[in-house]
Amino acid sequence: MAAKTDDSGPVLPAAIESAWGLRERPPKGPRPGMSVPAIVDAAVRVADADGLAAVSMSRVAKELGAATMALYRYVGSKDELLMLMVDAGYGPSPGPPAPEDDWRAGLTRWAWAEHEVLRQRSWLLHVPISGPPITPQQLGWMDDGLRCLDGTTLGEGEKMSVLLLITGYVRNEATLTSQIAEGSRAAGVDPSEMMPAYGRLVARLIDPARFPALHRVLSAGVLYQDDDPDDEFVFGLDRILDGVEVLIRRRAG
Amino acid sequence: MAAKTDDSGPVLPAAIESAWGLRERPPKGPRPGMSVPAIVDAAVRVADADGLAAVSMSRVAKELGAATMALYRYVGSKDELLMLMVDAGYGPSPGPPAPEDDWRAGLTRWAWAEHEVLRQRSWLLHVPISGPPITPQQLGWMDDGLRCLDGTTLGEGEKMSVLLLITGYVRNEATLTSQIAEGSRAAGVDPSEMMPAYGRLVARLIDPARFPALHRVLSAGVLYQDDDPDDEFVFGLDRILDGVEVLIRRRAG
DNA sequence: GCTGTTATGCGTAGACCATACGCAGAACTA
DNA sequence: TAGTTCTGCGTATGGTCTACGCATAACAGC
Repeated sequence: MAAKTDDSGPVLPAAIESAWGLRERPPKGPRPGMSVPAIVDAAVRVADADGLAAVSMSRVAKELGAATMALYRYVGSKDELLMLMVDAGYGPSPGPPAPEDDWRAGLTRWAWAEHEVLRQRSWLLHVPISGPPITPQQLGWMDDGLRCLDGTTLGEGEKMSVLLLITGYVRNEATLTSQIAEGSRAAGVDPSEMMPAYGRLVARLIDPARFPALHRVLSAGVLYQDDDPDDEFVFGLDRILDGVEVLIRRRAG
Repeated sequence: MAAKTDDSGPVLPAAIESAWGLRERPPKGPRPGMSVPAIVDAAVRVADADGLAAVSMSRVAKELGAATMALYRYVGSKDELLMLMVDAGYGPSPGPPAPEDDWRAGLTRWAWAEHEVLRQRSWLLHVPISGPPITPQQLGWMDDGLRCLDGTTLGEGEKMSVLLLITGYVRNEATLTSQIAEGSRAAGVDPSEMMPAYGRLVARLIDPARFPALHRVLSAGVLYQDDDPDDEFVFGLDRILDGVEVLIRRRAG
């Protein structure tokens, strides 16, 4: 029992309170001309159109026809806005697993759902996330993912670890894919030519004696072909789920 | 046969050339007062001491007793400097696997080596990586990792995919760990109190009916305990390696 | 209806940031 | 010695976030 750890706990950042709808409007003063959701929507619109780098306070304000500093009445800082953007950008969670899905089908569907979101909004990957998820939609995703593992023999801690493993994988894969896409756009190269060009570059730089295994990979033509990114995604996901399956079987006895 | 695709290929960014030691000094003009390695070292020193956010061109220049704009004679942009910082920050690769190590022991050692680097230089995780690895040390790490899979039945493409899977996992795990550490430092909370505080916060926010699986995890006390991050790391790594093992066995017949 | 309180919108300004450009001078070649 | 070329770097531009403070709008209580 600590001295003053009231049930209300430490003060929440304003952004979290408004994300959960815990902010009641004070009865006095002029009526607000904007709202947090409107600001977040505008910011998401900017990010969708021109990328995360285009999201500045002044740009978002311009989008709303407001002055830059007016935004700071609604969000405490740009970081708070980014956090709310992530929440909105992910959108609603994909929902609980279908009854006919076993854990593996459920998690596969869940992973694909996140994959799809990140493919369409690759700016989500550029937001410097600053802590564990705390916003409503993010926790909704988490809950839906955990439910996929409900029927298994895993402990609660293990379920959480498995979910972390999978969402980490999805994010990582999406990051690599979007980097190739962005890199090709920046270099003005056709996306399908990006990996082959990378392979040729590496081949030109490395000394086969110093990088034997890498040289072998290059000789096999691995980097030259422009393989379907979805195949790569499926490969890694299947490896991870195989590993989870080993654990589940072991726990089951 | 494309028209003008000379073997020299497209022009390399200056930073890549200097990273590979391909830049010969022109015979004329004053002798340079600095060098690319000296600049990169200074930048790494700043990042080690005060984090990546403290790395500005003027700060690095101050560290060297030079003027800000002098740096631009050596690196083409800040992004180039960041790329060289990553290369230097990772340091030399851990070396090829020991002869007595099988693929699993080798990859485990390799993953721990990267884990250790990222633990000590968490700013590496904050550098917005803008493409596949192309610098010498990074390719060295890649080569050493690939060598661990030399004796296996996997195809060259599969080896690369497995390595990507593992390095992605290590980076992701390190990101989560360092976020907790940075978050606790920012909030002025003891790091060991961070996860419990997070658990209490989530418990306060969620409605058990809307987040049943999450509620169950919380009830089990999963988030309240401050478990050893290394245990979490080992758990995920073992799942992935189990999955890889399934594939290797299947390929072996 | 009047008055006091309080919240809002937002203008100004400060402290940073990366970097384009151009000039003075150093170090080499011929 | 003259010419060339490269270095160091001062200046300036245009961008960023945000602290601060003022005028004003809207309500509560009398």
